[in-house]
Amino acid sequence: MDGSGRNVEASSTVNVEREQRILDAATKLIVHYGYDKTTVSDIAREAGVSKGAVYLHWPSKDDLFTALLLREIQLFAVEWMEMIEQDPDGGTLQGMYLHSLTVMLKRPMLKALMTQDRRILGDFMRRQGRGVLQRRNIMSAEFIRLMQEAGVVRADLDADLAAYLLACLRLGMIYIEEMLDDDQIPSLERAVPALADFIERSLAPEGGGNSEAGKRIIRAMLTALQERWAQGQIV
Amino acid sequence: MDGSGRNVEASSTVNVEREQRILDAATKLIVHYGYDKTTVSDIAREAGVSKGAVYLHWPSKDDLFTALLLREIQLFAVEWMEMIEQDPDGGTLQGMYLHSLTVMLKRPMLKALMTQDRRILGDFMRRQGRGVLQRRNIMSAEFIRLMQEAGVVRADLDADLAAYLLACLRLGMIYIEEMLDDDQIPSLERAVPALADFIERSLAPEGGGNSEAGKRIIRAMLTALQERWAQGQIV
DNA sequence: ATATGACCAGAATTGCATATCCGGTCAAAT
DNA sequence: ATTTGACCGGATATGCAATTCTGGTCATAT
Repeated sequence: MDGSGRNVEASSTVNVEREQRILDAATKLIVHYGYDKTTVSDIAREAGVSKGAVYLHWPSKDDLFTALLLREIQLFAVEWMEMIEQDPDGGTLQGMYLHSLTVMLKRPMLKALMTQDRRILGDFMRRQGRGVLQRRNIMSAEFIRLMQEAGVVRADLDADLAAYLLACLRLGMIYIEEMLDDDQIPSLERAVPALADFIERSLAPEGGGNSEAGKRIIRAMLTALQERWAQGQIV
Repeated sequence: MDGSGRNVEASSTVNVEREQRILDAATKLIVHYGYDKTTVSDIAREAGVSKGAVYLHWPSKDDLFTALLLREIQLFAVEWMEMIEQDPDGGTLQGMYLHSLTVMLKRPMLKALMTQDRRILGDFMRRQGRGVLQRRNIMSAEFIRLMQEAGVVRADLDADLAAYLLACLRLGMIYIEEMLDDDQIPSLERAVPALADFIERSLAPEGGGNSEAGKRIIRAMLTALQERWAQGQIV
């Protein structure tokens, strides 16, 4: 539970590989059965290692899960950035928002994190209420204000309300998945262009928003985040 | 369970009044404790009548609850219509949408119905899955198409996607209430004008949409609905 | 003609003893 | 130097009888 990694032999390649394999196994099982009902033995078996081996990497099940969530967030950041960089309009508000949705909706654990899904997060949520699980809103009001200064979002908007709107929309898109049958929900491929149009019309400045400026801010933001992560900071 | 009201003496004023009092009591208790944990005796006591009296109005607890939900929906329709009529822009898409949200967000039972809240709907949901609880989306794709023909919604939009967007936003606004602390959520008074602007810019035609035409459609729709209700049809 | 609440039977809950499970450890095996 | 899995104790699940609760009824009171 003390932030410092206590894994003595994490240097060799085989161990890094094994660590990832264990996290993969844990993610798969926890998404399916939930944290409480997934046992450390289950995870070890799924990863093809012994239970003891798991405890060579993390001092407790909770620490394993924390690491798993952190990795999930880091992977999100990487994939998000990649999509943004590859898309000329990736730095516009509609671009960055929809790319983040695309990445998130494909990752069940991120969805669970976003909705604070008790089925999946289980008792971990009650215990670690503050910590990894604290409200994470990548597109906060603060973020919107930065984007306004950079000419990515209309300057006359109330940043709090724009952030609120985007947060509601994102949350609704997750919840509607489990409320309606699949055939009643438009595919992401179909929905994304329409949503982009909606967001652009309502939140972007005349002319569509400065994509390059947007990319620059996100690059800086993620670099700073990765810095913090490299220093072992979990926040 | 057969749609016909079996309440033999529902004609006299005192009984109509008592019926409403019982429904009020039931709504209050069920919103607070959930359907399963609210007993018929509780409801009777809260309404100041005997248990037997409750069964003079409805043949079973489930029927009482069905009546309660139907009344909730009818009240929604009335209040929604009133707000629309009083607002010159009430017939625009942003007007009708936000008025519906305003009415809904103030009524806990409607929110529960909208989110299929198991805490409140309890076992009734599993038993009556089809029935009153079937997906009700007042602003369906069908509805949006009508509004397009009437010049309330931009004609070049994909109606399915516009309806999807509005449904997600509405759902997100309900869920975000229980996810964030109250002080992090903008008040409706503050949010409504901004949301109206968002919706107008993205979904309304140039010039803001034909409010009168919109009102006419909703009037017709609700009149037809009330007709059906008067005939005892629950759908 | 209405309204009541004691009453009924089945369902749900409680209490509790027993059995199982699971996070975490560490002596032994590799 | 690594890795394993048998083992430990507290937590959780299970089985089951006794008890309480609750939806629904109806003889009686008003």
